[in-house]
Amino acid sequence: MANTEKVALSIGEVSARTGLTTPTLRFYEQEGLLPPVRRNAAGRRVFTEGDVAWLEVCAKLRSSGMPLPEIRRYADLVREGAGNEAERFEILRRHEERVQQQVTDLQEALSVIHAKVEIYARHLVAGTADELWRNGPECDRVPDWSADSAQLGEA
Amino acid sequence: MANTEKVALSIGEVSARTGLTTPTLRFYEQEGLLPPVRRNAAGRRVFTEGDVAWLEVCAKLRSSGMPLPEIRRYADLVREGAGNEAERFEILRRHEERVQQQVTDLQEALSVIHAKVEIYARHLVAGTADELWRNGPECDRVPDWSADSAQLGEA
DNA sequence: ATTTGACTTCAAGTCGACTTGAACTCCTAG
DNA sequence: CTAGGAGTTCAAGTCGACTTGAAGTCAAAT
Repeated sequence: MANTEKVALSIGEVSARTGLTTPTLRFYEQEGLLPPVRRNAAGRRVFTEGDVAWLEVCAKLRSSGMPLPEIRRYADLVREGAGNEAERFEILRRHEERVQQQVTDLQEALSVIHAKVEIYARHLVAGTADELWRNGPECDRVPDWSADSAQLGEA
Repeated sequence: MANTEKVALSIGEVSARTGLTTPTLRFYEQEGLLPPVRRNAAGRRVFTEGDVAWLEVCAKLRSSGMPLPEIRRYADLVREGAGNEAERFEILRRHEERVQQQVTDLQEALSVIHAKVEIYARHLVAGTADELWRNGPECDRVPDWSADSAQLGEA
């Protein structure tokens, strides 16, 4: 109803606004993330503000790792209209959980990495004359085998 | 020197302990993340505790998205020994930054997703009789074209 | 003595999400 | 009137990181 739906956008403009490339936009349409997009007389795609808004949602879902088939399913449900909210909720909730887990895992990795960064940073300001550094940081040594002759039980 | 380096582990045991599959372990060796692993008389790989520790570092770097070539470079530097700490630092610091950015992005996506989850949750407890729900959540509507005839400037 | 299970190598296949290429159509500007 | 730029389709290619398959070796258990 609002004038906003009357604004006609070319694929290039949508690309500029969403950050998705034009091939990606066509690909998303083909994959059913978007319903078949309107065409003008010349057969070119005509997008609306509503499309852009929806594409931004899709982009967020994708960038947080939701697989295309799952986004397609969600899009289908939304398009179907009222009555399937439980499944939509389920999809989003599951994804939220996964992303939360992902954040947690990354933060754990981050703390390991940060610890190493700190160690190197301290070493570098201390300079090469650092006495506690003879063989590099305790934390981090690619094993090499010069002084080891253990065998695996000959099995 | 410690006894810990004398413990001999089979590829299966290392797999169990690191969570990396045996093909992945061979692949990592081949890719130079690990120096060529010792073999016993039968030609089988013999890993040490030190290998496991290093593999755990690699696994953290990988799971946080560091590409194999970069991990290989880092491994090479560590193996090379003292004198290249500045580059090691650089690699880790850059990666830390990327991961930090990734976390930030995920958290932003998370807030969008969580908002939607909340909307659906509220709708579902309110039940179908919800009056403000005629056409689904404002936030989230796959545009369909039934009532729109805007054209792209015939270009 | 043979079967089992864990290991070996090497090559080839898989996966998802795009990206790229080739060939074509339009419209506008010079 | 032709050159450019943006669009179109369809098919094929790319990427990284593994995974899988085929074929073989070896040592212990039945």
